[in-house]
Amino acid sequence: MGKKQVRDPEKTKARILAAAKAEFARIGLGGARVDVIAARAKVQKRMMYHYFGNKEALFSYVVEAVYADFRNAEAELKLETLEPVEALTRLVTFTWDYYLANPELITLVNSENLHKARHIEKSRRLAELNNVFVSRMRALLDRGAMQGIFRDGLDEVQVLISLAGGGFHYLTNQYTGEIVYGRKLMTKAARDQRLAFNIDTILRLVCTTKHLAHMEGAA
Amino acid sequence: MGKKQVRDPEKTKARILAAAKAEFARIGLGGARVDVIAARAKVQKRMMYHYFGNKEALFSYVVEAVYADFRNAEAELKLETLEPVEALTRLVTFTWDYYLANPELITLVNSENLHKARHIEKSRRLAELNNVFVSRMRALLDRGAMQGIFRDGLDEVQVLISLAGGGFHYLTNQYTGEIVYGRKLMTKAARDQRLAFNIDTILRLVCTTKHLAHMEGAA
DNA sequence: ATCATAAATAACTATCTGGTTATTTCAAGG
DNA sequence: CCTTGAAATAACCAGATAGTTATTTATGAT
Repeated sequence: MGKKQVRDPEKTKARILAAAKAEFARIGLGGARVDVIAARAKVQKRMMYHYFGNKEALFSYVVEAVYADFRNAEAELKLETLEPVEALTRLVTFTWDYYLANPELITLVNSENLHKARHIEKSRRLAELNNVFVSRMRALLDRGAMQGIFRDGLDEVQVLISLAGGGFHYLTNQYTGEIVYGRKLMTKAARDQRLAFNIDTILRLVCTTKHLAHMEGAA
Repeated sequence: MGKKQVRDPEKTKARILAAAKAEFARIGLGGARVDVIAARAKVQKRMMYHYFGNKEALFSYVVEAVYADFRNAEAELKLETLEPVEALTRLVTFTWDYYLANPELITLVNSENLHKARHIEKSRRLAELNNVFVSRMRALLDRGAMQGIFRDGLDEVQVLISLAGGGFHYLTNQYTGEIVYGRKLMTKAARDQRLAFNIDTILRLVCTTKHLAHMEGAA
């Protein structure tokens, strides 16, 4: 009376990964249970060990995949084709929208940091993706500076951290944030307001005062 | 041959709390083990149940205490007595230094957010501390605006989130950050650089362009 | 001194948990 | 067909884990 055994290794692996991503994101590496992941994937627990080795290796796989997806999506933006201010606005907006659409990214990255990034530290694939990503921001800042729109001497890493942080921090701390600030933070209005604020913050940060005054005059 | 039993309930409670704070911060609520906390506190596990009830209640207690300590330290700053720009600089610096000196605050807040803040949501004590804290920023922004130094219409909550996030995000994501950005983030030089950048970011955010130009001219 | 009470200790348990062993079933190539 | 290796299933296990029960001991008030 049992279900007929149908073999589909790709689908089985994908189901395990999807379930693992959801569970690890929901409750962290330490809180997640292998049995729950297997049940959620509707797969025998043994298959997880068959395909991924153990719980931590599965976690590594999930984190790397989620991270790589993020950087790959970002690379599609083609910021080189836009004017500097427009490109930066677009990147802040993309980053924010991506976090909203992929909340697992945030809790998984947090979990990985709690574990001192030991699951991704050896990944060649991520090293390459990240290198490209930092270089793109360097190029964008140089281009803006050349046009006299952006300030000289900006550190691309600092800008990237602040750009990500403006969205990331708001979302990761949304629950304590609602208590601390006594305000709903995830309504449509609140989300839109935060994005606008983040864009404004980053532009004020990178643009020359001269260009800022010019933009204010035009508005 | 056993140690003579000496009674000191306050010290016992304090030892349990210190051990719990360290363990919960190190590995999260889900990853922490009651046995490890007891061993670390050099206390019978039974005493934890005696004084705190259960693991989650202990976690609640730890999070609330850590949070309250932070807000109380902040309240000592007496920002009202400083000029607006100086007050803001001081707050950014204080926040950064506090995070550096109390790294458990960061991982505990992250853990609490993973659990949707359910351990602190009913705390009257925190509600009051936070209310005061938000009001103080409102007053500071108003004072700066009155003097024509700060922009009008700034949302104090957005400013506070960005102010905290500039430091918090950098530190919480330091491990993945070092991989992503291919750079050491926690050397003395890197930490100083980040603080300076955060101060600059916040001032550019809140000051009028006129005042910014004036500051640049003076520098 | 002694008594009541809270503090501390020690040993225990039911359940959970990551991982394994043993076995069966499918499906593709010869 | 039929062989063979991978895919899937099922049952199991040793150690871990949160929480308890039962008992002893120090201390402060009487």
